[in-house]
Amino acid sequence: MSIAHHRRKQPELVRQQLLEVAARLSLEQGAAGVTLDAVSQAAGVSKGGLLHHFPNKMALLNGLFDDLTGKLDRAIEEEMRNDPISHGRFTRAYLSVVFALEEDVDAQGWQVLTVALLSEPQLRDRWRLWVADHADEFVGTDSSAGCLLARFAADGLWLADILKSHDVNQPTRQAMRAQMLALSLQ
Amino acid sequence: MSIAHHRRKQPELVRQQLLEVAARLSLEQGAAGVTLDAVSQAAGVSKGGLLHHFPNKMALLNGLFDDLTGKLDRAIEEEMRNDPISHGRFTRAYLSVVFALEEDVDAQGWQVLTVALLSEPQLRDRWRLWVADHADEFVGTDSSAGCLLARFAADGLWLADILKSHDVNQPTRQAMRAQMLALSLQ
DNA sequence: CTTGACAAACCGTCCAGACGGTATCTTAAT
DNA sequence: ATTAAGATACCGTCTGGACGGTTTGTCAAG
Repeated sequence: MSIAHHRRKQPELVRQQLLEVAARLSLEQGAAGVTLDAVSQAAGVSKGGLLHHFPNKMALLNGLFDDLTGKLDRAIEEEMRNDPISHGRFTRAYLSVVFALEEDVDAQGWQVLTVALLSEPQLRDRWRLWVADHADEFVGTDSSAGCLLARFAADGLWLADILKSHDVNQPTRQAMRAQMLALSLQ
Repeated sequence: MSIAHHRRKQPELVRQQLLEVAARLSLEQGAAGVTLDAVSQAAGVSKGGLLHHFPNKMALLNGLFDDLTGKLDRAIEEEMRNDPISHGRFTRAYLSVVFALEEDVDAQGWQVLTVALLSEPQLRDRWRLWVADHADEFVGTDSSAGCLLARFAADGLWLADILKSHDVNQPTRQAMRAQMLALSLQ
């Protein structure tokens, strides 16, 4: 007899909501804040409802991972399509995506993923697989020291954004970006 | 009337032991493995004893954080003493320490622990403070885009080592290090 | 009327921390 | 040099709550 029982059923929307809330919670309260109770309640769903969509907690985290890497892949692919130079193409796309994350409000999910990656061993493995797959795919064009360095710098910047540890002003940020671009070409 | 009651008191040693054990546990079992029960038991101390030294769990984690940043500060200071060039001196010391971490097998636990700590929001704030303090201290010499970029790249490399996501061979690693050094000078 | 999409109550486990006690150490007056 | 009087350093037990997960029930759509 509850409200939820009477509202129109929209499982896909609820699923998305759950993922979104899980991401937000882990950002605000750390990985420990992602409990089944908290996520379900914040998403306006019962715990049983959550467990209907994700049979256990790991499935929820995996869902988050899939969601986010999917978006990442699509964004990178999109960027690569507009790059005429083959050497370092993947690296430049990676850079673009990372820099775009700063402005994107949706980027909070990404930050969360990273933190979750660091703490959850299973997701660490999945991330390793993701990196290995892409390294293999672009071994001919993006495995120079310069490309690697550029991507590492992007990761560092990303980390700094997550931790809000550095306060980089815009001109400096653009200067760094130019340098990273140059690195991707050598 | 237990044996432990009769053994010689050595508070400082017990404190160190607790920190050491907490670090080891987080390495072996992840952040979730650091429970008061586990730490106290592995350190041969009762839970009450642990809570005498650290009044709550956060205090224990803070103790770990202090321990680690203390070591980090000393290592950086040491490196800076041997660098005659003022511009980018802090950055180069930072690079040296990060690269040293990778080669030092003992320090591996250090990395995982750091990650565990960073997943805790409160400690994230403390880390931010640490970074801000050092940025302030070396604002004259280490705030160029090149220095920042070099440090970000070091962070990225460090992250990759933790996640074991990239498999970088030694020549490439050295090539990157040389580039990062050059960045610290511009 | 079957099945998918939830709700709600409940269970076993684990964990942080409180609590009351005991043994050792320190200090300072004798 | 003793020793009484705290202060400090622990010990061992208990509890309340949180958390992951299960089970059972309910509604609604096809």
